[in-house]
Amino acid sequence: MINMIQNAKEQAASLAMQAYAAAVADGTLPQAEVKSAPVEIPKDTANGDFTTTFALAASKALRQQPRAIAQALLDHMDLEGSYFASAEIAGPGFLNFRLNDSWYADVMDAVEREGADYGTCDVCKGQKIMVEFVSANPTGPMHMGNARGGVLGDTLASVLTACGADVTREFYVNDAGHQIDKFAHSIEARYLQIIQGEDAVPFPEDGYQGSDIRDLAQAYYDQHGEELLNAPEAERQEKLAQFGLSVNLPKMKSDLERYKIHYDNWFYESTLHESGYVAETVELLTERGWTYEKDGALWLRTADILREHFRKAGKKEAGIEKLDLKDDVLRRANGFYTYFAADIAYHRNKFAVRGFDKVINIWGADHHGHVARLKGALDALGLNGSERLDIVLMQLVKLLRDGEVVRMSKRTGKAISLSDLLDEVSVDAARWYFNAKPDTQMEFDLGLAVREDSENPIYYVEYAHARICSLLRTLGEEGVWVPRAETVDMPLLSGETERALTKQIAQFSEAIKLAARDYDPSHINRYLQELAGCFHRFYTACRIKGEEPAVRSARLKLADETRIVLKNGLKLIGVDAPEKM
RNA sequence: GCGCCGUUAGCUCAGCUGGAUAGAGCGUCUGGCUACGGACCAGAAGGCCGGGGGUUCGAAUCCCUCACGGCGUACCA
Repeated sequence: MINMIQNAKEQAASLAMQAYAAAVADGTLPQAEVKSAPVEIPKDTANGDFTTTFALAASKALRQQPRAIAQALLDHMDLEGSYFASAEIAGPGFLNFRLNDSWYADVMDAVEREGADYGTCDVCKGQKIMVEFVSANPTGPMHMGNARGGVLGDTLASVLTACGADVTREFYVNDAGHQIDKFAHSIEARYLQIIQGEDAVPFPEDGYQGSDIRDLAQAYYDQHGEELLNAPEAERQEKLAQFGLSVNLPKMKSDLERYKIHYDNWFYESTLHESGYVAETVELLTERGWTYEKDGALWLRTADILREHFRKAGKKEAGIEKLDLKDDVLRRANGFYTYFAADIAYHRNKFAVRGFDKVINIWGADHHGHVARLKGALDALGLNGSERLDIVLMQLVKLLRDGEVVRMSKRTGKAISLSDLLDEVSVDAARWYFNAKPDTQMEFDLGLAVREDSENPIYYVEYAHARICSLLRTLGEEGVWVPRAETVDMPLLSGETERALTKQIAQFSEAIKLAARDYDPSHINRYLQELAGCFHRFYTACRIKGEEPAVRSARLKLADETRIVLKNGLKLIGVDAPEKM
């Protein structure tokens, strides 16, 4: 929970504000509306460890030159007892602060005290959040989009947990509706073809062509023979579909477990239909006046809902007209509910029944047309979907091998599935690579991911961890152990690389918060790469073994704390922290 | 047509919601251990931040517009 970056920023801001108040008191600066002093970390440490742009930002309100304001602040500032050794004016009017040893000592203390919990915070404390991700169609194998979504959802859930949220990971199983019928018809055709011959039974035009469907039919035939040949069509299809799901779902679970993804809950769409919850939800929309009947179907007035939404958001009327908004069918003329109706019911369940404060869905970008409609429908139900439902759209993955686009698996001749991927690259490499910013189209190079050299950033990070573990082993054999933080003499760690490393260690919590704020867990990858870089530079510049005891202890402590943070960070993204490589 | 996402170094990408000379990694070139793991480190070259306008002390970042790429616009899911 200790965040030394935040502590220093708050202190710098408060020093600046106090100095401003003092300058106003003695008439050096005029009184004006100044809410707070913005504090940033300069890119170049030559400009200090922290800086405030107070003078630049307040220049207009105070009607004075930024540098003059900065000078007045400096004249009225007392650094005694603070984390800062010095403050100075630079550039157009920045006020730059430099940290002293007490801050570095407090960082070291925080890591020691918090250990495996170091980096966590409570910005999401008290929030009950669901992350729903992958939710792949159970009619076939999972694909590359699922591979990316799996990592994003799982890591985002970890990140939110680290921010104090009560997080549930959920997989929505689409075991009802049209695609299940298609699934049933497809297996049925293959099953009958086994018995009656390929030519005797036509395969449905829109059926699933994959060999996995043939395998399912064959497996059923092997176990149960021809028993369904003369069964009523409906019963035959029902049994074959259930059989298919009973094979596919455990396979999905085991593939995901292999990928180090574990769900708290698997939610079946069929339960929403069976319990009448879909019908009830549609009825509720009707009661609220959001539906009408046309051509035998029941429609949701999506266009009106969204028009209202955009008006509230301040969009211009002409702009709304151009959107060409359309209504959606909830119940078809044949009496069946659409996927959309079930989805509304499902999300109503998340909020109204299970009481989540926030729901995050990870979706492929090809579903983006669905986002506004679903949120709008929840708004129409009075559930405030606009604000409580967040949808992370991830762009699609282009698979490469050594720079060449690959579409098919060499082994199966089919689109490469998640399990094909994991046969080819390590789980850690896949997790590392797919943990990328969701909204950019990404390229995943199979050749690169398996290379064990410097082109592969995962090794850079893991190597840092292994190096430290090796160091601890070597020194342990000599009877040298990691000291307590309070015994470390901080001035011994005042070299450039030691301080850079300590500052990077202090940044961990900030990286987690950014990842949570942006719904972009790739902040953790970049953080770890930078941390590993800081460590490698420190390690090259500073010897540990063989140095005099006080120096050796201080440096060993710093190395060990780096190890802890690397381990915590890698755990967050589901990658191993190896002790040897 | 309309809408969503994107465009930053040769390649893959950052850029902390407007700050100082736009940064990493890889690739290229040049250097560095008789010592704790050289899967490392140091240095160099490489950029009208897609184009053009605007907002202000200050723009890769915010607004408008155009171009290019991806995706969507179902009584599919």
